[in-house]
Amino acid sequence: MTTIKDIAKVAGVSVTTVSRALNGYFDVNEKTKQKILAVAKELNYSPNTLARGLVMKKSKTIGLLVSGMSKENLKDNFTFEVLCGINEAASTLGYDLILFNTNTTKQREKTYTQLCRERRVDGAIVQGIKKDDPYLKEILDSDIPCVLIDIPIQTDSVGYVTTDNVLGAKKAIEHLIQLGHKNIGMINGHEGAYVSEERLKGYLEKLTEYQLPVKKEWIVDGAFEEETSESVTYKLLEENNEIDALFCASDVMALGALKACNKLGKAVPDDISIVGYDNITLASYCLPPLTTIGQEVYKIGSEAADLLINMLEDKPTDLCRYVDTNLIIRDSTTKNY
Amino acid sequence: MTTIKDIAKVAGVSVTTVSRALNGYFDVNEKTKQKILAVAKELNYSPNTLARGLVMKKSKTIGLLVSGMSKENLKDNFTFEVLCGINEAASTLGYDLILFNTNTTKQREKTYTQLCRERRVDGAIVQGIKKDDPYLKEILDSDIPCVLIDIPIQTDSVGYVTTDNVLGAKKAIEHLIQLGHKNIGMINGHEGAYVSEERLKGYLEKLTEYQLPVKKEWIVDGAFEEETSESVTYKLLEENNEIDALFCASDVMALGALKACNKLGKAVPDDISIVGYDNITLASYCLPPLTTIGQEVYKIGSEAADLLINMLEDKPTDLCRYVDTNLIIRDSTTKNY
DNA sequence: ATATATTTCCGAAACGTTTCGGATAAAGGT
DNA sequence: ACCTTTATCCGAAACGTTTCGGAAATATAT
Repeated sequence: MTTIKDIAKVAGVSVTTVSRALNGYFDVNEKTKQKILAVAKELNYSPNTLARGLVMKKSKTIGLLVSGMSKENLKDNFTFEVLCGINEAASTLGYDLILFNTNTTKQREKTYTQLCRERRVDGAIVQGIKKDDPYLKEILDSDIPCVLIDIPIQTDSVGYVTTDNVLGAKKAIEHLIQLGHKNIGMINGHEGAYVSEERLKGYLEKLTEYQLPVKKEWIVDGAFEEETSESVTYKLLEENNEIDALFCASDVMALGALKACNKLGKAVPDDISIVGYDNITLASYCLPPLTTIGQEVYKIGSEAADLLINMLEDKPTDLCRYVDTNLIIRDSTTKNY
Repeated sequence: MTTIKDIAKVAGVSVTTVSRALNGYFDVNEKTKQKILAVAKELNYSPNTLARGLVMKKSKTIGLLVSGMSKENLKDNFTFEVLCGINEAASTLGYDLILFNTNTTKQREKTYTQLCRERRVDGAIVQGIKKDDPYLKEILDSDIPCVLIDIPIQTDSVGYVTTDNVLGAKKAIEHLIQLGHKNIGMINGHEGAYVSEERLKGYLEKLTEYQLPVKKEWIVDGAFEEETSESVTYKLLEENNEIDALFCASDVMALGALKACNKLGKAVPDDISIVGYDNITLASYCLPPLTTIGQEVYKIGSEAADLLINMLEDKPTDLCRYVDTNLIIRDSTTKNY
């Protein structure tokens, strides 16, 4: 493995000069610079980022803390799509990604700060953790630059990127109301998720705006899981036959709701309209195709990386960013007279 | 940031002793060891892996070269599932993952060896590259330990994990033949993929075994894309009306084939049976649900990580591993009399 | 000619570890 | 009493960079 010293020896200069030449400083003569570059190429030199990181105290590396990488989360590719977005932005900006795992017990032995400091990452992007995750407190307490995904909390060193979930939910409900629905139930995720909190808020505000009935028993949690959603929906509709539309906080749960409707002999959308959230791939393939709120998930990822890197490089930037949502109308909703 | 020196000072010993205590050597007295551990904890010490990597010439890091992380590949979660498997195995074995990107032009400026050497990764796992990718040659030429996914090539320093694609294809064709199909066409992927080569081989061998017609014009490439598959299938079936079953080298392409059949007014499975490959999530949701060949994708990933780490730690292991496939019968295939 | 500025280079320290080779002291053997 | 082993510790070098402060050589101004 050739080093900067080898180059210095061959080129007949000092390591200082080699370093400065390679890094484009201007206090090295053009001719010697060319010579050094040539030698470096000839010796097939690659810089050692470990050594560099050691002295510069920067690693040009971003730590990724993702909790949705277990077998269970494979159905929706939200996690993956965010990852792709991060990856794309980070790599264009010259940063590498290092993947921390948060679900195996093995890794949980280490604290967030340990994870980051051991690898000397410059900053971190955190996705998929719940409100009560101990990591979250640590993130907010530490001064490691960090971007949260879908958790709208901000400190001096942590920002976030998310969508306007209140607005997204409102779009869904507005759509249902325009179709003439009046008795709208909601299948929410779980208490640990900020997005659940906000989508519920949008749901409530929009109903109130139109002075439609708001009933506590029409709102149930489906844990963001298809099976759970199916069973709670079954119970919900059995006990509240007057419900004519359902707003689900995720498409995966909407799929469960769909199954429940089938079992109950309720036709979607003729007997009951359903709108989901996320616009997962499945949404356009299931039967009927789901009306849903789409998010630019890839962009969430790339914005997160961009935001973090701006923070790292002290470029002025707002510490929070929002990406758009849009209503996608398919066949699971229809007019109700 | 507290270092080993700080600990040494506070504990009143040398850095050598601290290092050896922290790493569990036996030439340090139990009492001083406890003391050092206590001080380390109190000072909230985290080891600097950069420094360690520099002197040990090992980073406990695995490089990940993945090509399926662009916007286009989101439909099938094969890539992601492999990633999850790798992540799980690697993290239990104490390795971190660093993500290299191979599709942005930015990263393509660097060669495979540069990528690996700069970050001083101990080894690499490579996924989704084509037979003619220049990286592949480099991987085989270099002596960096590497595991290829779905590319059955082996050298002193590179192994692979894959499924028996010949066998998988045979299972599919056997199923169709047992159902009474005789005129079986194939929608393959593209020439750049080993899996295509092998699935074709399985298809041909099985047909030959039963002395069924093998026609070159019944075999077309769908580029592993839904749209391409739809158009080639359309053309194929229009020109060869006698075809009564289709073997698709991926579920995504099977979905395309499904659409083509719809447009042609051919009912699946009554007019024509279709079997896919991969068992993607969509396969069980589309209409009709797809009969397909399932792979334990998660396991492909975890085996890859396990294999690589065995190689890195000089544990004896076969350089190639196979994971199982199984036929999953759903509603896109039926008897043909 | 001298004084000053500019260009081009370099020595050495620093980053935080690990590890080789040996030192010291205590324990054991004869 | 002396020699040998064992347990415990440490100094210093090494890993491959970057960078501070300054030196030498050359150009420019007076």
